[in-house]
Amino acid sequence: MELNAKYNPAEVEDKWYAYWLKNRCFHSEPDSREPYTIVIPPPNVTGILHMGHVLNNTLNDVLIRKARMDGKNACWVPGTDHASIATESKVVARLAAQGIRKEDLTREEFLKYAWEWKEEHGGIILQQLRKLGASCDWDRTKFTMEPALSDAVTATFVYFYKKGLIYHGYRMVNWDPVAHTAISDDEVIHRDTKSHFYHLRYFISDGNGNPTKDFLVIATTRPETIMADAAICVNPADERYHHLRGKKVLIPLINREIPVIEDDYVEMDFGTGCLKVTPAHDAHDYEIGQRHDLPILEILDDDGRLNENARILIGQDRFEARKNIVKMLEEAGNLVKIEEYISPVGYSERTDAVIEPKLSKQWFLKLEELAKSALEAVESGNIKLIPDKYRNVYRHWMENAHDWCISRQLWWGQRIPAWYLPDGSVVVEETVEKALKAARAACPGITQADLQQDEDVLDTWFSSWLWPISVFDAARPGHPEHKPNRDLRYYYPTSDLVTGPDIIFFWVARMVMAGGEFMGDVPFRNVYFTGIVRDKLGRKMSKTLGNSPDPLELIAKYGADSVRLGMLLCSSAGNDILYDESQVEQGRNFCGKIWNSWRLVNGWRVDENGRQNESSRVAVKWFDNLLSRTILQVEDHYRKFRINDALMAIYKLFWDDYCSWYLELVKPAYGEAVDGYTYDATVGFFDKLLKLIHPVMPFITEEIWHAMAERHAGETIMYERTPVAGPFDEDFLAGFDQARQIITGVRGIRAQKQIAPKDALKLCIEGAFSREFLPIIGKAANISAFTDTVEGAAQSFIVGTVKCSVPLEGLVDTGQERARILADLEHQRKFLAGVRAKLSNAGFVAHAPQSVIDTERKKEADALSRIEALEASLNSL
RNA sequence: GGGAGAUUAGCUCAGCUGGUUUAGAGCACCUGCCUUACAAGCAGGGGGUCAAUGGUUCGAGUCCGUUAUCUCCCACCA
Repeated sequence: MELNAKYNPAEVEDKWYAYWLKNRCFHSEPDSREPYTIVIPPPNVTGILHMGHVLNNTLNDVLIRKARMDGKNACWVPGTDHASIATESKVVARLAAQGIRKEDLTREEFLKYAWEWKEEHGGIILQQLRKLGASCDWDRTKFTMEPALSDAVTATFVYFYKKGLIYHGYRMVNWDPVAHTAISDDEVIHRDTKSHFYHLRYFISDGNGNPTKDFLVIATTRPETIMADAAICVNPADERYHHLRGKKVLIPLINREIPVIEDDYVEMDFGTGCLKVTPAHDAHDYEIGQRHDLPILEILDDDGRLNENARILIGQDRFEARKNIVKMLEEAGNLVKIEEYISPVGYSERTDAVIEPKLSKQWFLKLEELAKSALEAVESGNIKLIPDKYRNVYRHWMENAHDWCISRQLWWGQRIPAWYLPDGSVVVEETVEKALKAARAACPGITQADLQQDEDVLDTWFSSWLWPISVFDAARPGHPEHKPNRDLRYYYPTSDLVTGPDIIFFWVARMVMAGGEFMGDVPFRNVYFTGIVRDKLGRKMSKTLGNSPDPLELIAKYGADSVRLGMLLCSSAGNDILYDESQVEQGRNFCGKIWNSWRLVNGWRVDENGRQNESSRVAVKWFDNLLSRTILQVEDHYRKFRINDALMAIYKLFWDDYCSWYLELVKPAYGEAVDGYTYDATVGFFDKLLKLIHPVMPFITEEIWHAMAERHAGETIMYERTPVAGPFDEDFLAGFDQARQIITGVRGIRAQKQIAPKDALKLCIEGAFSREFLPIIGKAANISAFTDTVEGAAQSFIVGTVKCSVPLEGLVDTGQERARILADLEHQRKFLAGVRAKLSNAGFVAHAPQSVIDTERKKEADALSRIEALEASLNSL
């Protein structure tokens, strides 16, 4: 773009993304280089980009671009997840809007609509990722429900079934009455919810189904389920109720007789000590029912409405029925009192419906064995979790992993490969043909028409847990005997996984299990957990609150580079991100700064034969040293996944050090030219800075990098190498810092006290400890009237005669200085004593790692030389 | 109910094996500047008894105990 004063991201971003695509810059094939691999946490196929995606994918992209510039064969595999519940409910809603009910469709018809929806909306999010600059290898785009990956899921099911880890059984499951499906324990979110504790009076039966005057009181939060009661249960030790042993009570309103039973489960001091047992609609009650052989009566249908078994309030929704039955109970004289009560209620993660415990036949995968090896992978350090604190969370879950309910009463997903025979037995095979063959072995003469496939599909996570394997070689999952193809051999295990901690169990842990089972190796080496993006007030971003900005609008307004930088600025690993637009503004400002610094350097007139002045020489030397030191720091930050620290180090290097100090020091005076040597150094620094910041800001760096020199077709900064650190002189840098402090101090004095420039200069000279920095001080302190004479002043200073009208004496308060030095000296001596005590401690020397001991030795040496120096300056005072 | 983590400037957070930074950064704030790259900027400045309390140590923001507050995870007391 033109060298206008304002940088316009819109002008360059689409251009460069198209350029990268055209030149297949993101594509990777196995070769002799070391691979660096990331598989994308696949977003829902029907999803649209939100701030969480921006954070996650920005981090992924920074890592992959960094690895690419480090010379690795970087491969980022993109794709989408079919998200069975989420997608199916969207399709159902869309059909409903057209007046079509799912129940009126056949499975095939419904799936046709679903696939249409997928073709229309699927992949929108992938297009949006391009706007963000994501450098995914789009040739490798995968979808969890594409044929090969679906086959992998089916094969996996068969594999675990035959291994005896999958079973089919009646269990109390979490029923989502809105989505009409069972969901796993992990998909239930418990929230404390305000409800009521209803105390109800149950009259004792006289034995013939008639109430006596005697009664007991139970407390319940769910009065609408009393019709399904199978017993009243008390603790056997509860003497208050011993007189009721063997008695029966009558369920209010319907007068059905139920026994009073005793079980240790009941807490005597909770509620009234009487528990109504409703085996069909409560998981605990179910267990009690099993122990006491109680009948199970279901009174709720799949929608959560009361059915004929309830005898009253038939057809009413459970919450409506609750209101109504309370009224009826009150009128009938069964309601004793109502208490306000807060209890944890389970909600569906997807539909937010209140979960209904429901007894049904589902498929389960035993996790105990798998969890053990997955735990080992993390405990042994084969997988590192960042931050480390998630190890505890992970361990806790792995040690308490319940069997995983993997069937879902949905149509959108991989259908369970189980076929029922007329006699009720089941065969599990990858295809109907194989199933038929297997069935015939048992009952010859059976035909395909006799086989009835299970209606359910598999949990989405049952496909995503294969993702790091199946994106490379879908034939492997379920078939450990299958020889892995070239991609899988080369790219697996992947390098890093970046994801949110909310899916550590859903996804991360299960990928580790699948990896161990089918690959005998971990699926990734490092897992970096991002925080959750919240708004400025700490609230979760949500559609209903309307506090979630549209990332695409942000990108349109500020540019992708700014959005990326803004996001990273506020994201330390594992901490929640408080997003605020001002951070993106900061990103935009930084873009402007980079752009303008390029305009400055680009606009200089160069005199190739010009003599380099002293301040430029020192400035170049300084920045060269500083650059090397910073590169090392940045590398260290990247190694520790401290991405925002790495970014901040580069940001400060670029803005504070390069722009505010370096460029000001070497900037030629108005109308003058810069000497060739300084110019080359300046442009060289700029080039390295661009490369350092490229992983975070891909677009502006590509634009400027192309403007800096003639580039070949297809050439890109993406494939340039990360700048490497050269040697640097720590003392020199420290000296410069001190000089810089002096300058800042002088500026402060001048700003506040308005002292004469020459006096300011004198202060500079007084403070300067090394003649090398005098020219720098003269220039940077902006004492323009004296700039020309600085070198002369420096000379004079060196020989001890300073050409200043004010005598130097009196500028330093010797008494104060002496006190300061003495205090410092005492401190140093104590410090030294401490260090020596540590070093002479036999236990410390024997057990401390060598690096720690070395550090202590260095401390000792430093303290010694420091003491020496202090003593010397004390003597000279 | 169990577990984990947090508490440092107005806000968000660093502070990695106890010391050397006189506790730092970014943003925000205040003052002065439209100075010939940049007002989306420049220069300067103020602001913290490191939650409270006890202990270990020559030395504690850092380690240990207690208290308070908060966050997250797990958990079906009806």
